[in-house]
Amino acid sequence: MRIILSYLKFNVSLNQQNNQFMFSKACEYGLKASIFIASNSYDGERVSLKEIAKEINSPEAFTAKILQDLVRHKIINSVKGAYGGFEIPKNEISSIKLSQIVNAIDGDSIYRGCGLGLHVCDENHPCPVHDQFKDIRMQLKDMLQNTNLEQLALDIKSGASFLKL
Amino acid sequence: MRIILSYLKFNVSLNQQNNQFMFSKACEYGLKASIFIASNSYDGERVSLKEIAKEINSPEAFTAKILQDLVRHKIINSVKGAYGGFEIPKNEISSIKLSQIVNAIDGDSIYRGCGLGLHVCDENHPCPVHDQFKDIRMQLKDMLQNTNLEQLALDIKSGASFLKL
DNA sequence: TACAAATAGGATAATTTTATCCGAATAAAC
DNA sequence: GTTTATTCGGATAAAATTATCCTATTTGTA
Ligand code: FES
Ligand code: FES
Repeated sequence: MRIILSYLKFNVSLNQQNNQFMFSKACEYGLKASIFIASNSYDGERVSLKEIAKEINSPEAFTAKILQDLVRHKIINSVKGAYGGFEIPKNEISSIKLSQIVNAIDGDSIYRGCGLGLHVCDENHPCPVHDQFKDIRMQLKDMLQNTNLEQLALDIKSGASFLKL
Repeated sequence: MRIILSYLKFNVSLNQQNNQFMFSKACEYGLKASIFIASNSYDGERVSLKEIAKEINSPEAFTAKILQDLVRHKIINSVKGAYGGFEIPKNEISSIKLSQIVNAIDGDSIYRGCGLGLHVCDENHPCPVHDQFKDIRMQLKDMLQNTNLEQLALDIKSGASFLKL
């Protein structure tokens, strides 16, 4: 029996396998929600928490927290009460950058943090992978700072990209 | 009093601010430990858990788990008992890539995962940031697959790079 | 053989992230 | 004004990650 059981023990990893690519789940939901809100605000439509959670396939209550966070950071607007919901002023859609959303939810460690977790990333006291990481981090930073919600919202509207599955 | 307290409530974020750049803490420790082991194995020196944890400034018992994981993945060797410790066969140091370590600890989501957490990253069913992420992920992948422990270990030995602080 | 110095590994605790629940506040419609 | 639909926010729970403790096992040395 001991022998049989040992065969079943194939998952020898410490954790159950980091499933996160770059951002926290909260941040992923925040990004997707923002894109969905933008795509609707583009048509002058306000969307409710329920619609958002359904569209981006996220847990409703958790998504609510994240949206509140974005509202507090003045990235999106909320309207309480019947017929309320979330929206982004049409003329602001194209000026909201992904970096603002990431920053609000995950903070700025993605822009400034050391790839190996040293307390600070410093040219004069680099970690072993500093040079290799610097470029990638910079590219990521540029991308986030130069991608705005309008471009992404249009792709969703046209069916060129998707928010779930 | 209400008013004074409200001023103290400056941290309006959901979480206490994601401090992770790319990898889990476990993975960061694993990478740093591997580099340190390599730099010593280069001189034919075996290092103990205690020395490693001290050098990379990590919690000893947790580091032990991670090292066990790397041993099981045959990335490093361990020797039990007095004068035991961890080592990497000299001739293997230059062939061990960062990607092997990351893969053993964090899995392959960093290479294959969708930036917005869609179930799969798929050209035919892309998320809104698919095109933007693809390049960065590829660059990261190339870097991890092309960087070996020897290069990094030598920088540590020469004092050109650092493992803590 | 006994002892000392290590790693291995199971159990458990602490912390953080993710998720849920519920009542309060708000605003539109009737 | 009452009802209804909705966000807000506090409290709490669940799950995952990070961390600690303790015992067993292994191996070199006296
Ligand atoms: S010091 Fe580690 S990335 Fe710069
Ligand atoms: S589908 Fe999201 S990165 Fe490819």
